[in-house]
Amino acid sequence: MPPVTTSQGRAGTKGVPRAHREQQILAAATVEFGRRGYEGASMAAIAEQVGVTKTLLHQYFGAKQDLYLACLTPVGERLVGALGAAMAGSGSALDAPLPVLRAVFTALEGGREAWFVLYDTGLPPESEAARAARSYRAAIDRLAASGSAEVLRASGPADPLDALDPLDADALKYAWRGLVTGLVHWWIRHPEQSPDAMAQRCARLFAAAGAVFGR
Amino acid sequence: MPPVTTSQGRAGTKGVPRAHREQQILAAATVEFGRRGYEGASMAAIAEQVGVTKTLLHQYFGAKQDLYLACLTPVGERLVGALGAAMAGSGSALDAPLPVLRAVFTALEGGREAWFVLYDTGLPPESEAARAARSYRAAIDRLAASGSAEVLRASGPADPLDALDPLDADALKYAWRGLVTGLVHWWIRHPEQSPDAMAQRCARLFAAAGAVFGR
DNA sequence: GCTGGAACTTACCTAGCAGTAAATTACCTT
DNA sequence: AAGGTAATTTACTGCTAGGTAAGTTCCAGC
Repeated sequence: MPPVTTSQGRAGTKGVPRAHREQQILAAATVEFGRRGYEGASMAAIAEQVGVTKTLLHQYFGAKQDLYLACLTPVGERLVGALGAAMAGSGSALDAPLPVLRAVFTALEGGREAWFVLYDTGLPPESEAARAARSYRAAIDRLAASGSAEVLRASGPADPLDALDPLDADALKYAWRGLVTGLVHWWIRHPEQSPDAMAQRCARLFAAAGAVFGR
Repeated sequence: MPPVTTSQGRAGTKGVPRAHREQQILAAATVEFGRRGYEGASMAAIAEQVGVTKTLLHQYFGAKQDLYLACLTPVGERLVGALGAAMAGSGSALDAPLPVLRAVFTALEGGREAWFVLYDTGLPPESEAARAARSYRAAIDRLAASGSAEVLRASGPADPLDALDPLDADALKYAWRGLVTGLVHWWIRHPEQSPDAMAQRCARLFAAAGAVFGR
């Protein structure tokens, strides 16, 4: 009987069908890219994680940039879809923050590091991967921008003589994105936390923040 | 009269004293390391920015890690000092957030990318630079942890039957750090904004956040 | 039992980058 | 003028990591 685990160094097939192998590679690559960034990640390290040679990655996905793009696309699609739905489902932007966070956590479950794949800045700016990442980020940013603007308008100056600084909404967008990034960071270091537990935790934190800032 | 700007390719001195050149190099390196991360930054690129050869960087600072450490140290010292003072100057942690942000902005003015030098994760973990970065981050984390805990305790559950989740404070720490990082990101893209303007902007944003979450 | 294709590796090439030794230029001092 | 020293480059080495060509093993179907 041939061993299920084929001997290591040998050249032939290991009986893993291509589609399955590709999924393994994508999972490992997403983790590695998310942790070390595009430049810091190495093809050989990803391959070793899967138990395979880097040549196979190239044969299945092409160049490093192409592999990155293959990691990026599913997260981008999932996140854009989930965030759009979360925003649409919230009547006012004032109620959006928590549903948005819940959407992020559920979309990211099963590949949390993917968040950093989407927001990595280390790619060659002219690559297809960089263009795709920019595109996804832009889509998310449009949602965040409208939400930020609405929040500032609604909770804006009691005295209408104080005009809104138009840059405030943009800055709020960045602050919010940073906040989410920080929470995802924490979440990665606590793998046992479910998306739901995270959402509840965020609700508690926001309540505390409201008590502090709303005085 | 010898030309002030010495011809490019020539080998001899250009009349720039070492101390001054070192400052130029540190400034350029901080920007490059902050933008591209440790792995993404290249000695040659930094040198070119200064108008000098990479050999000179090695002669003045040693290896790449040493140059990184030389960039890291001043920011680390400044930030730890400024944040400690800001926390000590605030009576309660509930009043600390804005003074802390102001301290960050003023400490970072003149080298905003340095924030990302401190929080870059791409260094070889056993290097002296990584150890120093961890140490500075730990010092800042201790301040942030005590502040986070105090905030949650003060604004905590009205019903004392609901015990505080001890992980909440840790998560809040990460969220706060991410928020600051996001604001620094925005600040870098708006170089004309003074630290003071940033602090005022943050005050407005926090007020809006309080109005949203404090309902 | 042979053949074809799918899965996988070995061996190699190449570019870019960290790092170094030695030479070169300019200035200052005596 | 001569010599020393500070500032700087040229030219090199070695390694690592992306990428490729060609080969090897295994299985399925005739």
